[in-house]
Amino acid sequence: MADQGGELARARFVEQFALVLNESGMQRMPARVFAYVLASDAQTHTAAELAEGLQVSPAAISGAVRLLVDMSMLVRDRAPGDRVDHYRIYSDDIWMTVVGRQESMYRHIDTLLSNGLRTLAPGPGHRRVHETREFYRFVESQFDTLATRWEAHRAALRTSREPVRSASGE
Amino acid sequence: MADQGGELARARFVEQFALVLNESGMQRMPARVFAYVLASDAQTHTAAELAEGLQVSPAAISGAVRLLVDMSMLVRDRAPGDRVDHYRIYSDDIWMTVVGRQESMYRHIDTLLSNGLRTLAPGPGHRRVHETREFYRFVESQFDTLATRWEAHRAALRTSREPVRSASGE
DNA sequence: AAAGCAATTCACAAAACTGTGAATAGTGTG
DNA sequence: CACACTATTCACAGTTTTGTGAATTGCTTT
Repeated sequence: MADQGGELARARFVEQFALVLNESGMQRMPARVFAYVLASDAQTHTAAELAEGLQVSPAAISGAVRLLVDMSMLVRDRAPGDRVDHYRIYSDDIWMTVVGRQESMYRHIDTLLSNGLRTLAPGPGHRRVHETREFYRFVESQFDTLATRWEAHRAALRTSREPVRSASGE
Repeated sequence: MADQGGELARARFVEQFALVLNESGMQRMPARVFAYVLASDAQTHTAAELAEGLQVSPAAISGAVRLLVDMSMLVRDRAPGDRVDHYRIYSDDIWMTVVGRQESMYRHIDTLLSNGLRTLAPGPGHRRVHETREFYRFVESQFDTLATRWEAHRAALRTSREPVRSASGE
């Protein structure tokens, strides 16, 4: 039972990283699917491949990919004349996409806190919630900065890491 | 019985915000307890008060506060000659404390990704995981900046807010 | 040292979550 | 137009989580 190319190690890594994502609020199965797609060498995966690779039923994949597509982490596409869907990482810079996604969540939290503040009588509690809102707003305001700096950082990494690449399709 | 001073509204807010914290990875009961302490006017709370306020058993409070104390979000203290523990928000700048807490998590993720990279054969998967690690590292490196800026922002808010209302009571 | 409380622990029941298998719907092909 | 095959939905079962009630522990006071 030779582990050709360390696929076993890869599987282990996928589970570990999925756990991290899980603890950050992502549901278990979507986390596993995403980690799998991220760490795999293939550029696209069919549902059947994912089910096989993760040893779960197609039903589980169906739900997971729907969520991931909804949250813009994966894209589903199907070449004309093909019968199966293919999934791949949504963006070349997926993590920035993820950060971008947080914004709607922050908006939600902001309104929740704002509504709370309106109903809370003045006092220490009100003061703490107010400061909480300020903090969330501040963090959100830093996302732009983060994006800019990451872009630069990333570009720097790319040029220093590179020149291994030929012309045609990736 | 009238809802004196909107305590009902406060309770509702507590539940909503607890849900937010919950979705960010905090367990349900600790999230409720923390939200309650945050939004309450009292500076300290006994376990009995928390149990009463949240309508749960003392046993549930015991577990929740232990976790919150462990994660440095609440402090437990007991005045000499007092028989009960009193809990209060750990820091005046609690959210920065929370951010600080993330660092150990990031260290863990970093080693996990690094170990993964060592076992992964070169290829697209390796490349993506590598970039993932770079991203996590980058975000972590931004925490310092965040802390500094927040400090300034907060100070500014304080001074601009202070002269508005100063007197007693309200 | 015994009583009185608060805090904690533990076994257990209720509730929530997760993934499966089977049925259903949808789509392209011969 | 019917077939072949993929994707999705749904009821259900296994598992995990969560909070309770009943002890148990530990401290303080008398």
